Amino acid sequence: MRTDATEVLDSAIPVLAKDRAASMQVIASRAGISRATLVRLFPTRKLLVQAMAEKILNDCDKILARAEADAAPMDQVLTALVAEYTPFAQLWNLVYIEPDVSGLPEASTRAKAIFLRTVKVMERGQNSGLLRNDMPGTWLASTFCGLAETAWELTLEGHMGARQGPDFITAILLHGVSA
Amino acid sequence: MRTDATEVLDSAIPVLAKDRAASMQVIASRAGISRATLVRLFPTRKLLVQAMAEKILNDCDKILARAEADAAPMDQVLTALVAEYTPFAQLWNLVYIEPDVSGLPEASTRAKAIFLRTVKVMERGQNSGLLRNDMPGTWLASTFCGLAETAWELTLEGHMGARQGPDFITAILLHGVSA
DNA sequence: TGCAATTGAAACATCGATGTGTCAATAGAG
DNA sequence: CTCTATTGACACATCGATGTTTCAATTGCA
Repeated sequence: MRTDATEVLDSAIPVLAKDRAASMQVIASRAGISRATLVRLFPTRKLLVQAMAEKILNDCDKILARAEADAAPMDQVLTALVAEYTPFAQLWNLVYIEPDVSGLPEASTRAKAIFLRTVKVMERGQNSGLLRNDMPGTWLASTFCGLAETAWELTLEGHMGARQGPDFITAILLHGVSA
Repeated sequence: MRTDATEVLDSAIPVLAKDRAASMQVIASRAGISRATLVRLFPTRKLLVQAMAEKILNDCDKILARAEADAAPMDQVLTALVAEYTPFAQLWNLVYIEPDVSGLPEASTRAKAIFLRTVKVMERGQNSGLLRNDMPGTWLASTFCGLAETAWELTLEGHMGARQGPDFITAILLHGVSA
């Protein structure tokens, strides 16, 4: 039963996102393996965290590239972006918090670039008349990322089904909580 | 120059909210005092964190009590609640993350109670017809708390003036990012 | 100025997490 | 079935953070 590094990584992401101080022991237990095996896969805690960051950054890159290339009307672009929001929620919960990541010039730079590209998408929405123009794109992008985090936490806590996340985000993002 | 514990607490909150693993050394430096002095004020790291939690919980208690007693129309109640959002943002950034807090039965219970009371306020808004009724109050309350966090982070990063936070939250909360 | 209180600096022991290594048990391919 | 590779359990040294103590320097009041 050879241990799959990718599976370990996937199970480690929510653990570390929730508690950045989680020990290798805890991470290993959640993954259902021993600390020794975990250390064999990722000899250093820093390597583990960096592998997580790289996976998440790659996911976000792909999703953003798709949104940027999408020539459809902005409301459809936004809906598609929201539908794959999960990596964004994990990105900011992990990359932004973890010194082993934000200390890495490469990861830090990529994270900033991803945020700036998200801002660009929002500004495209502003120019197309879909999104409000009375606040900077930065705020709108942060709102999107924040809502992604909120949906993710609601899902983790069991208040929300995994399938409901995207619709929740779209509804609140576009129309707020008003009746 | 006798050190003021309250000032130390105030400067420690953003530090610990951003990085729960921040050492006593770092916290002391940010407060402009030595580790020895910090330890004299808060003999244990746990005591420091608990003092922070208690301060924030007290702030939230007061604000919620005001909102609950307020007989004004719901839109005014909500605006008043949002105007004092900062403690809420700090609450979830700290209490939710920090084991020394969530491990404390008292703090954990109080945090849950505060969230439930926030849900109640949102449900009052739903019953009054101000807020949408197609999703549970839990989601609306989480949205509010999440937006508070977003505004707080935008402020910390310098993207938003401190005075703009409440208006931003109200605008997005009620109407979303649509034009 | 002189005294009491407070602070900062340093040394020290302790504790938990980490990284390294070893070895027996076991899964899986041949 | 046999052999090889992988895993889990354990022991060990190391490192950083913590909490404690001591002492000199500095502050602020009498």
